[in-house]
Amino acid sequence: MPDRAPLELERFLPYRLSILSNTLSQAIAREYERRFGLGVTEWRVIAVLARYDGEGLAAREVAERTAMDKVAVSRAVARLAAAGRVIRRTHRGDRRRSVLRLSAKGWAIHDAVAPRARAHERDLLARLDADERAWLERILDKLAPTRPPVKALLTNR
Amino acid sequence: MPDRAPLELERFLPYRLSILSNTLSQAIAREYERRFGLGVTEWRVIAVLARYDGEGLAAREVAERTAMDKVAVSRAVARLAAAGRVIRRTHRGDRRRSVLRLSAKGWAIHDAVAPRARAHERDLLARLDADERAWLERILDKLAPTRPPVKALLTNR
DNA sequence: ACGTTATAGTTTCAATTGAAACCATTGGCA
DNA sequence: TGCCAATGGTTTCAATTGAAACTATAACGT
Repeated sequence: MPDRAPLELERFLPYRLSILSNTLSQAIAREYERRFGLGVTEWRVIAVLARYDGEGLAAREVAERTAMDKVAVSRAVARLAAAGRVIRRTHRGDRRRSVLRLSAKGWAIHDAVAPRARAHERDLLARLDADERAWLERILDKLAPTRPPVKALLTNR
Repeated sequence: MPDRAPLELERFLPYRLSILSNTLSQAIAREYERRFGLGVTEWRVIAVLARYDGEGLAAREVAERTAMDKVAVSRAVARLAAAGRVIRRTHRGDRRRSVLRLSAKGWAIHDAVAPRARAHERDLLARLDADERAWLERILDKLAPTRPPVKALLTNR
């Protein structure tokens, strides 16, 4: 006997999350898209480079921290480098690796975009009360465990 | 003074949701992708057609209920129709509109996929306790309000 | 009834993306 | 030392997607 109980898409968790997620991402993306011609992937690269500045990350590490694959990272970095937003050097000691850093331009973009992104997040969370925020945090941790925030940064440079 | 407090991507809500959402969607999608050569968009179309069967939906209505744009719907429907999975007629009284219905083949796919989708959802929710599930429900309602489930279905056919 | 505007859906063309192949370099090990 | 496998990253080619233009039909206002 076939399962004809129809799937109610709008109550289906993965679907709802997908809608929510796209809505949010797009809302923020539109801003930096328009102002800086920056795609989501590029913004993510900038964000992690800003976060781990000083070290100079390899593309592979950027990939890990952004949940993008290496091809996407390669392309994003290429665009960013072409625009003078990141500086790409070669790792000495391992000439396969790149060493990526934000340029002043890159930092400027970060400094302009980061607060807006945070503001968006704030606005979103403002729709929840304190309890709800706490539970959301907890639930997300269970559903999408955050990977440990990087160990051996010391081995790079 | 620039906002150099780095944006911690992995704690950033929109980012986390995006990761979570992609992980989930992909996990389910891989199954019907492999077994039926079905993309997410096509599956969504099938799901809403199944849900509102009997009425025969117009493409525009499918679009509304799947959060896809009309181009995406058009393409998904084209593929589905070509594969004999949906039947596309013309609305009498308004010959611009299409009237879409699942064929037997389409139903077969729905009946095979729907339970697996639900199982995935169950597995996911099983990682939460009852409290957490209730809060999640509530939080999602606040963040991504479900649109009212269709009024004037009577005007179609 | 007639012209204008709006709606439903499709098509086209360019940009984006994904998968696989590819190049360069390094690490392991016989 | 000299291979061979593994790693970091880029490129290529096809498939997917998005934006805008397009076709057909219907609705509206005069």
